[in-house]
Amino acid sequence: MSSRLKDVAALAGVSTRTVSNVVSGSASVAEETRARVQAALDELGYRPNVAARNLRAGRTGLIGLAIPELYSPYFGELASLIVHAAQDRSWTVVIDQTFGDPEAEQRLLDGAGGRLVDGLIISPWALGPEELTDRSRDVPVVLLGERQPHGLADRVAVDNVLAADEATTHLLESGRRRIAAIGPQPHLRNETARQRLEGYRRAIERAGLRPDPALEQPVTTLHRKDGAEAMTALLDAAARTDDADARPDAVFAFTDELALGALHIAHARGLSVPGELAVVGFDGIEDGQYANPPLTTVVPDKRQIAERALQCLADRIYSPASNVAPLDIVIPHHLEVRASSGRGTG
Amino acid sequence: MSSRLKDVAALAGVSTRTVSNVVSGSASVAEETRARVQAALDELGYRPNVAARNLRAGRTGLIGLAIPELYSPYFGELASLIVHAAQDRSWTVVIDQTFGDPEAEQRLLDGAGGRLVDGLIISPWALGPEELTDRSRDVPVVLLGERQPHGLADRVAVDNVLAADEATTHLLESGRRRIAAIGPQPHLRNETARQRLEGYRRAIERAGLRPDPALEQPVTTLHRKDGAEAMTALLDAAARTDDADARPDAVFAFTDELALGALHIAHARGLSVPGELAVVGFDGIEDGQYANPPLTTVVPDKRQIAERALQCLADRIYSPASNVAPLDIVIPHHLEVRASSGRGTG
DNA sequence: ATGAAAGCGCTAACAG
DNA sequence: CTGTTAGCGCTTTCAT
Repeated sequence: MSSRLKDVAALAGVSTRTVSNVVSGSASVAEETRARVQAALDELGYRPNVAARNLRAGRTGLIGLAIPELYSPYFGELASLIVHAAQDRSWTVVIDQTFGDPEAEQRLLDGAGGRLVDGLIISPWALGPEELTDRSRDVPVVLLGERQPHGLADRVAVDNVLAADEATTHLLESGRRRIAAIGPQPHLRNETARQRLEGYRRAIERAGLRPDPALEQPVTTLHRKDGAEAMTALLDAAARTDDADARPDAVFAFTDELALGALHIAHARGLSVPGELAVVGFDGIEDGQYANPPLTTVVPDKRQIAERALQCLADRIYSPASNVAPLDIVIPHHLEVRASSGRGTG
Repeated sequence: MSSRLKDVAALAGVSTRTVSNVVSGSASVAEETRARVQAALDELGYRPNVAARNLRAGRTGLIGLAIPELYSPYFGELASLIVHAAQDRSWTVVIDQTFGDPEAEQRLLDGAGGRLVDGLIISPWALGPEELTDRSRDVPVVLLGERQPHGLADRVAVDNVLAADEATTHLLESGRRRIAAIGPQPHLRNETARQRLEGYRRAIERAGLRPDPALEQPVTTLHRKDGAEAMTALLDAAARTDDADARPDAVFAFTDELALGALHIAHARGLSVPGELAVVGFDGIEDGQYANPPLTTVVPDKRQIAERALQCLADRIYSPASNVAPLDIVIPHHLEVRASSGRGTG
């Protein structure tokens, strides 16, 4: 069946040491010997046993990626970039889906899978800064999006407050006055939604308006369905007030999926976009470009998120006792203006 | 730092054998001893070393999932389901993206990563049946979508010919006569596109019409962009003929992403959907539901694809020398009719 | 019920 | 330049 170093050595009439050298190419081997070993290698179709190597090396060459879900476009794109960037570094990625389960998130942080992985990139969802506790970990961790106040892990994220402010300001500048926010998640400790809400309010206030709680529509999860439900709730509530001006003239959704759900309802209700309702999302997923109308969105540089996160891991893994303070890396973003937020006619 | 079985044994004053028994819970241990060992375990925060276990067991508990790309909705959804179903079986999934590179696909099949994984699920893209050759593999492989004529791997797929026939027939029954097909990939050996084309032609012919090569629009990849380009090409070609009847009145796209790209162009050109153009896709991605108008699509039972693929692997992995002939598992599908293919008015 | 020890396959320190 | 061998941490057979 599968051949070991020993088998190859026997066939080539050398020691395992020599075969190992040929395989790894590290030490020098006499040309004639190398050829003989190589022939044996080929004949037996030798493949090194990864488990044995790992045991020996004390490393597995695996890194973990823990995200809430793989099927949503944002995380799919991000995971794709991380897997790709990891390949460049000869790492293999094992994926864990937490589905926003706080216990699953904590378990991963604590155990990190029993040293299955050399490092862990985790995008917390349910856990907030307070809960991201220590527990004796022995693999490096990079947090995506969430800050860890105890200073135990590097962090990579966009400036959510600023980005949300810019998105909202863009809507204000195009003449919108009743801008709804779809996406607050008061039931979670997660920082991200809170920061985007903060940026939204900041922009409103700077424009001399007063944030209207009735326009802040919470959601349970971040799928299209939640965006659709939130939009429905906003429109229904406005209709009940009997006040023609109660209806929002714009929506800032905290994710593109929410925005696409909202867009869907706007269509269903016969609201013209952007005429009667402008829509802005967040994430820059590919979907948005092909929506009708194409979706204005805040685009984080996802490639850089992947790259920087892996760089952090590499630094920690390869520089063992480095006492470098935890990094807080801010990733650039930009507002991609498309048709969904054109100047209103309503 | 990280403690070993030996450390725990020393602390508890027992042998490693006993600690191992406590950890695994396999053999029986005296209550008093167990408590003492457990205390030591907790105190040291012991985590078993996966590499050592793997080496011992001859298994890694990992399975590989090789797909063209993780960021497209279809593969994202599928990967999500597979990762989830694998967790139920205590397997961890490592993901490989082939990006449709034939060499990458072949390399994975050959080496299967040097026994990194206990099994491999691969969704070939560039390789066709002829190229899916043997090479001494020693891990079980499941092929998604593609048949392997040498009978060396199990296969899980929908009946593409039938499904495409149904989709096309649906369009014919709603009165469409010039039905374009977006998605043939003559440059690839891949079976899937070929089978869908076959089903499309079969339906056209059965309706007493003659397949029109001008309506079969090839694509290089399966992204929205390709769908948009293909739709543009079809409309432009029709416009050049100066024949009002040359324009397609329907499109069967071989994937939902292609369909969404086509939909986008229809909007941009001011074509009403489904009035002047009906659109049907394939894959049942979540996007389609929220498109405007919602997309009619062939929905494969992805959950079952994941489940059956893992079942195949489990059978092969746990029943070593089983000489069961390779399975060819056909997954059910259904046509989900939505607004994009309503009865035409044009 | 528990201890001692072999051995999974590999790498590298030591020896020649 | 190459052979011999210890040992990575774990499970499990053999012995008690």
